[in-house]
Amino acid sequence: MPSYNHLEIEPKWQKKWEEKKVGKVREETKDADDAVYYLTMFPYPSGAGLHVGHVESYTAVDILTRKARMLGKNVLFPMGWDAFGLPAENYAVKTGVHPAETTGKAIENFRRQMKALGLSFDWSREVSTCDPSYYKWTQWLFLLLYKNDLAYRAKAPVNWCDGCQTVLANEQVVDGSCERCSTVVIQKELEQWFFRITKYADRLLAGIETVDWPERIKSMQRNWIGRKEGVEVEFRGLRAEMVGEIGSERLHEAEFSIPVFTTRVDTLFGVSYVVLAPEHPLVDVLTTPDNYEAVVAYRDQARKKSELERTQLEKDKSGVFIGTYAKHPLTGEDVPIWISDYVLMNYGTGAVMGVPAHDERDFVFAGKYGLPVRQVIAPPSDIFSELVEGSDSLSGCWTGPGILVHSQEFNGLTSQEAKTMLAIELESKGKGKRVVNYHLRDWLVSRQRYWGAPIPIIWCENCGPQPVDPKQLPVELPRDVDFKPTGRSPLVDSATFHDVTCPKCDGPARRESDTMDTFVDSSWYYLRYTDPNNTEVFAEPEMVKYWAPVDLYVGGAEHAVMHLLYSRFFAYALHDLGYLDFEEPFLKLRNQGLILGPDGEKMSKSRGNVVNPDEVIELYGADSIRLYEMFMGPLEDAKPWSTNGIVGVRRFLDKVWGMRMKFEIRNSKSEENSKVENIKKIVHKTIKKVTDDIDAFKFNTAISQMMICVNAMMEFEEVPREEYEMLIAILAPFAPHLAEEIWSDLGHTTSIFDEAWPTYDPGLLVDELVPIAIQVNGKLRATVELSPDLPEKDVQDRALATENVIKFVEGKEIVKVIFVPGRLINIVVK
RNA sequence: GCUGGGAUGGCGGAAUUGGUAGACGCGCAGGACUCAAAAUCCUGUAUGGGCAACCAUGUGAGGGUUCGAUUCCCUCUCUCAGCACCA
Repeated sequence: MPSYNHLEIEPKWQKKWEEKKVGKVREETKDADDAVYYLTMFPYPSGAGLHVGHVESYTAVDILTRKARMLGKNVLFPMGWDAFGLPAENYAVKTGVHPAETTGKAIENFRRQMKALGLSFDWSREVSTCDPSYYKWTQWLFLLLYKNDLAYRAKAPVNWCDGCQTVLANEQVVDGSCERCSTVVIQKELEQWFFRITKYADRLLAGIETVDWPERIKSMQRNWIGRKEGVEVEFRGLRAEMVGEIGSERLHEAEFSIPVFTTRVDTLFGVSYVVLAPEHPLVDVLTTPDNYEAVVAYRDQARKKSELERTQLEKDKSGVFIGTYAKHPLTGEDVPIWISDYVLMNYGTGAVMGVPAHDERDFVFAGKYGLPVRQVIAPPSDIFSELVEGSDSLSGCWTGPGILVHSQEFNGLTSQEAKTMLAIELESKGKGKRVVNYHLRDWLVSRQRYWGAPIPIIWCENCGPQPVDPKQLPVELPRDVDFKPTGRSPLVDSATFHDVTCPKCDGPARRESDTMDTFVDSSWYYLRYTDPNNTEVFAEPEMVKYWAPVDLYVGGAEHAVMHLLYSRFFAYALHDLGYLDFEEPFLKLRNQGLILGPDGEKMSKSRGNVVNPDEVIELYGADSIRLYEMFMGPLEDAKPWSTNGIVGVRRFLDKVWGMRMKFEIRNSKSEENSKVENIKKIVHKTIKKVTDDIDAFKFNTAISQMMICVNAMMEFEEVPREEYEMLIAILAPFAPHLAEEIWSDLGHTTSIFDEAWPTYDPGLLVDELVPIAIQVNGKLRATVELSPDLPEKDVQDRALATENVIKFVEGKEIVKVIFVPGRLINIVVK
């Protein structure tokens, strides 16, 4: 079997495609129905080059794109670079090489690799987030949000990574550690820039139901937004306050109120204490002199603990009584106030009510400090009554719903009913209100780093923060900076950048030296692709309208709650501000699964199991790696790389190539020739299956069908040219180089991608004879070839005349016969 | 703990609305070609039994519904991913 020379033909066609600009869209199209926007997540151009995982998603979308083009669609399939980010900057700190240089080289390498894979991107629309012509609009968008009160500056407890020397968004903290460098994240109280994403929490939640996304991602977003309905209950009390001049102090009773958030207001009568987070501002006010020392000591100790330490000590609860009591809002009973680090300042109100009988943590806490355990919910079944018998028993707590007991007039209600009744009661007495809480926090976007888009704000000593005049954008990153690690951004030390005058009063001012989170850059890049070279607006509205929203978006699942949520927020905000006529930016989303190393483990340098696409292309060719990655299994599954596997698809490509040489291909004049008829049938079946499977993202079975088709064609000595060409056409999106080469070898002077996608003849899909399964009592006993529309009676007769069936039916009574036309007949006997 | 996925030969994986389990590829075994090897081609390949026709068993485990279950229902085990002292 002759083998084609991929080293020769692949670069040849890549060059021709580049000259012809095959990826370029037809701008002139007026009919928006023809416009399709397919997008893959743009990569961070790392020094390591393209990963085989990139190859998988890019190839999948390239196949869809090339097929859509053959169907006459005007497809936008762009590529660009998420080029700002920490690795390049860290490298600069280590070596002094400027991030722009490192990034530029990496981009060149990525582009080379993508071209070597035969990916048909529209290179005329390439964007790079670190390019001033791009980040000018990132800054413009920041100012737009700022003007509309969606970007704000605030002091808040934030996540700080000592390794990266910057704050991080909540979404970038993974298991208490930095997403990038795994340093344990600590909490700091800092003033930072935020985007008001929480304003959109409910709409972002509702919008999830309208998009065609994997359930996994949708549920991750729902969880991340974490909407919870509950009641904010007020625990009020009086505290002693010293007033008057020194020497003549007298006690004065001042009222205080502690709002606590609970989703279990039905357990309100079981409250035996209230706990504040150690950082809670009321702690200063409410701690009595006797307890002051213990409280301060506890607080200091809590502050030193990292988030990780606080969560690791899960079972061990600790706390300190602060000396003051609050009144229970309904019973008026005195409730002691404690502090404990199991209560988090940044969720809810930073205070909780302690109900030991019906909450695991409260139960442990109460057990440790001898606080009363009052049962107020009876489990719905008697089975559990033992568990909580005797409210002073420490044997366990019941956290499920049940019937209220020891709850005054609310006794006998179900938890569900009680939640409503108690909320109404509290609201009418002005001691509580129904509220909705979210896990989602506002998006912290400022970073104390160099290699990012500068935040376009100027700090004036007199006027405070002033937005940069949009006409002055972009605020360019200075290039002449020193990367020696000083613990602060090099931007602070760049006088030309840092020292400016106030746009309002012309007084001395300094430029904001923080840069934006790189997720801001990537939250709107899909819009820029629609009009990438515009210098007047981020994209011409007509262009956005023509292409956006994105019809299909493919990328890794690791962005589920970062990029994908931020982008949605941007789209909603831009929609409300009148810039977009849609809210959801990505109508259909698909994830590619991880490609694991040959050892079944995640690819990593340290493990030494990384597969380099360049080497595979060199050895087997771009068409082979494309086809292999599509053949490995379902796109969204994690699957291990197998070098043997790629040999198999290369053999298949060689067969296709060989068919063109080995067989004398002629026009099929002899229609009556049954061999030709057989080939036609298999080819038309293949066209149908490949067409359907591509649309369903089932690339693996599409390829399998083409293999079946080729294996069948190999049985014949002659292959009709027409069917062979059809096969090449449907193979073309998968193996574009080989398809072009064969196409041209067949004498065509045009590209195969100028051909229309083949259509199949439905008449050729039906066979005169199909195998019919004959079952006796549901067990397969024989298979016969019969016409698919043979009536039941004839099939039954034929079945009962079959030797192996007779054996099982003989001497028994036929109770029933089940007949599935064209498939099987099942004879039920007794 | 909560949420969402998975579990099929030696391996990656196929199987319309429940309808012939294991397509396709890899690997392996035997054969052809070759001085030989590689490449290529042919044959076989779920497990157990049988020379074979064929029989029995078989889709994580156990139940159920059905003429028939990888597919639907219940219980459970393991596993992957995300979230989590979230009140």
